[in-house]
Amino acid sequence: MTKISINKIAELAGVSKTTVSFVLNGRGDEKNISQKTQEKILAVAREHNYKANFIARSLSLGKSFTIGFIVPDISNPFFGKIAKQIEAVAEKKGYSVMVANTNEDILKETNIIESFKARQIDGIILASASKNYNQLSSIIGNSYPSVFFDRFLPEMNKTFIGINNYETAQQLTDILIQKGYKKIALVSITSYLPNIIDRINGYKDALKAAKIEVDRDLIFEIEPTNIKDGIKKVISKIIKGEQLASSVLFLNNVLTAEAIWTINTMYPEYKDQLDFASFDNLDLFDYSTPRVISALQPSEEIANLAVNMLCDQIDNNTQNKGVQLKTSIITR
Amino acid sequence: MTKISINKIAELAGVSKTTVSFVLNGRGDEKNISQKTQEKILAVAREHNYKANFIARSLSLGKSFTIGFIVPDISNPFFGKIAKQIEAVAEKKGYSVMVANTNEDILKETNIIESFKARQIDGIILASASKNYNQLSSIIGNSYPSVFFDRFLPEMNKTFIGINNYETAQQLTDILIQKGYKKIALVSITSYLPNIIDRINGYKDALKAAKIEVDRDLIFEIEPTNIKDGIKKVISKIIKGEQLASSVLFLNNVLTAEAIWTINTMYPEYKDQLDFASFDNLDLFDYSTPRVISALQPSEEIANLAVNMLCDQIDNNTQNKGVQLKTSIITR
DNA sequence: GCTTATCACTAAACCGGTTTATCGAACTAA
DNA sequence: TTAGTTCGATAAACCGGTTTAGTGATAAGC
Repeated sequence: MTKISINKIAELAGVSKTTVSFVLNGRGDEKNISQKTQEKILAVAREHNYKANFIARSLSLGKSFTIGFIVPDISNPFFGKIAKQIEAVAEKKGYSVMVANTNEDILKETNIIESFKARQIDGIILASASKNYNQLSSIIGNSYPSVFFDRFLPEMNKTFIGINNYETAQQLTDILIQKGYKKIALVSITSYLPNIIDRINGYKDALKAAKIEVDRDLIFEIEPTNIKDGIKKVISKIIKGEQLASSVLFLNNVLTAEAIWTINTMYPEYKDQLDFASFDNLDLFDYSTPRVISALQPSEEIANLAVNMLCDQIDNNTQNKGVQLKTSIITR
Repeated sequence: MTKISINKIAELAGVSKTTVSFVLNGRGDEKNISQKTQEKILAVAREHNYKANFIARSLSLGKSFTIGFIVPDISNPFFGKIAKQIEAVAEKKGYSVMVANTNEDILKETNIIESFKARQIDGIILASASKNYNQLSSIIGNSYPSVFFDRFLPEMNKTFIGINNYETAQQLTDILIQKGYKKIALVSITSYLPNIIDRINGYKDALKAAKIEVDRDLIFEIEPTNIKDGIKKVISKIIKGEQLASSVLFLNNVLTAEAIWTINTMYPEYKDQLDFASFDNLDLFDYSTPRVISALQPSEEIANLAVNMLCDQIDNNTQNKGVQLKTSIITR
């Protein structure tokens, strides 16, 4: 029952391991190995159900055929859908996918990246929790293939797949304005990241364009590490405030889901007085009250691009710069 | 910028690679390496930011410190939550997690398992799409560490983590009966798997216990590979049938979600006339109409157990048999 | 004074592949 | 006949770690 190696196959077929390696890698003809020998080797390999040891192959080739997928939370369907498609595309290219969750913890993210590099993982696709590119860059290094998505860092000169944050925020805000709302709150995670800033600017500019004054008291920022409590406070402020903001724009789906839950369990009487808009879609938005207008990110496209761009870097050292995809607004 | 290896460190520190290996693995004292030499090696390693090549280590040790997680669909939150927790527990034990989706395709599952074995992945945790244990067993083999969950196969003598299917089905059915329903439909995926059969039996026995005749026309089976169309047909039958079944028990969350969607988009007029019960919880059940009574599986516990039992097998060759966890019913 | 331990360290084999350089034999061309 | 090719195959180095068996020097035991 002991594992069968290329040496054993060579021995059993009465040839050298070099020959076996050539034949099993389909380079038999190219390397002028006779048909008879090739058949012999293939027969022996089949008979013993030989499967090459990928680890040994990786060590020799200096390539692990593995890509890392690092996200704050794989159980968030937004990341789950991307993970699924990434795995599908990667598999077609002969890659496997290693996943890890950062839980928005920068230290954990750092450890994961170092662990992935030590494991000789060929490249990573990540939605980083980091706020500081220099710090992150010192860990990733200049030559390690990496594709960023969802979160963009200032001064980052890495491949990035993003969405039209500014326009989407504008559109979502516009729709709320069209519905007649004058008091539109904004709930964001605390962040100095460009994509969040863009979203905030889109919101502000949409208000300005409609001659609605931007009210600083209606803009809320929540710590990403304690969203539950943050949302509770914000919702209570919005509801109990002197002037109820009866519509709210949330900058990601976690915030929105938590807000819906809070409203339904703590303030059900306000359920029908509110209208929500949100970045990222969730299935539950189809049924929840308050109903949500959401901006769906093209997760399949993100995944396809991410894998292709990463493989480009791995294979050709090509640095593909940024791509900006479009969201689609789902009104309900 | 060329990668730094143990040989380089040895050279730079003026010692042999053996000594370096001992020291960097914390076995310096045990191996009687002088403090001076140890410090020297550590200093050099630190200076060059040396990180051991995990691939080489794996080859040498015959262990990859990687576990495989194979599920039908990682974007299903049920699996997503388990994936998240598995990664968290595995990471603490020094393991990384490779994920793959089968899309309920047995052939794909077979390929994944073989690929994972070739990659020397130390063991797998899987919700198998297979219906035939002999077939699956011939691929996994007798000695490859593996933990099954969610799906159980007849005659399987592998470690399995399941739930109390029979009792849960009984409880869900009972609740519907208590609500006054006499016509309770059952929607299942086609399957001869014990866990599905147990659920069906639980349903039947609950009906019998309440002196309600089991109506074969109210039991529907849907192909797992084409759930969308299947659900459409079933819902139309349930609604248009001579005798409307105004409550339905679904045997997993995919079926339920699809049914809710179908009702809401195609037959919204029936929304309030129906009551659903479902295995597996989903966030959207909190808000959807028809409202759903659901049986939540303890995903963290499943994940914890799965990793621990798998590591048991990897480390000690221990075959832990089956475990049956309890669901918690969420009424709404 | 001789044997035996202990100390500090290392040479070399091994894990299982890939790849380069080379080799003898047969065949071809001049 | 001789030199050059082609054919079929291989020895050996290499990837970067771990581990076994052993080495020389010094200290301890009797």
